[in-house]
Amino acid sequence: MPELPEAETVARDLAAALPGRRFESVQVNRPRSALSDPAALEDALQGRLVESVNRRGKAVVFALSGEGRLAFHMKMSGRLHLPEADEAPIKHTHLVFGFSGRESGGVIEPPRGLWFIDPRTFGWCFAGTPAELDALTYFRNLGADPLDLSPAAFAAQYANRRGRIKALLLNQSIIAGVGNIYADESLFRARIRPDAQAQDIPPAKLARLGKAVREVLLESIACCGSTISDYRNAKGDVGAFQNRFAVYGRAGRPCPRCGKPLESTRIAGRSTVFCASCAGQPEKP
DNA sequence: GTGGCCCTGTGA
DNA sequence: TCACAGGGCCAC
Repeated sequence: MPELPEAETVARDLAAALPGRRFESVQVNRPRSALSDPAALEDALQGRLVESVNRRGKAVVFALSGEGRLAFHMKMSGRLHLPEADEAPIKHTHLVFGFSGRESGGVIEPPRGLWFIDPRTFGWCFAGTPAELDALTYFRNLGADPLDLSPAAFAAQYANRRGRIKALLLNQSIIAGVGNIYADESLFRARIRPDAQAQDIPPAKLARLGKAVREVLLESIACCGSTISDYRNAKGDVGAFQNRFAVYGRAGRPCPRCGKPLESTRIAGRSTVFCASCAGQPEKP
């Protein structure tokens, strides 16, 4: 489900609700949703204070007192949900965390829970030290954050690389956070065919792509992400950026720029929608 | 680099 | 019944 904007939205929700609270309990309904076994998970969390919650790539990472880390990857259908006190159970809730109350602005807030919900079960949770976290395959291979890169620095990451530009955008070891939706939307804005070979794209055009990626991600964050079906923020609300899609999920419908029908193809195993007319032909046929 | 594969749910 | 879905890993 989430790409960078959705993970960022959830991390911000959690960062408003959880710092200053202590872990009190962990209930593991589906052991395979955690990379560590239940006892180790509880050991790594018990009594620790939540210091901050941030995003790394598409993952949500908690910093805990005593140099602890807790990380989640939602993959296709995962959710992190802050339930109301009397909220009815939600199907596919694999992990249930309990946090202490906290004092905030002179007010005592009651304890809160956090649910990890994941119908397709591809997502994961991990607790451990910073070094153990960085050693995970996902974090070990994580590239730069696109929001931190200037268009020129972005272009430098892709210049002279072999392969189709969309497949490279999806490669998290180059730039971390762009997925199938935002790859297509960014390429459309930059007027680049998703099947163009990266090495054939002039630096100025790659820089335009860097600018487009940044704009699309920031606009989506401002909309609290995109909801196709599963995605919700931590409070359970849908995002709004799906209403602004120019190409994703719109194959065969008119291009919002030129009116010609949008085409679809498959790249890196993912459905890909683009406007052949606006993007022009590949730099080299 | 590309293609299965890990799963459940949904819609054609 | 089948194809497909915001991802990423590992074997060809």
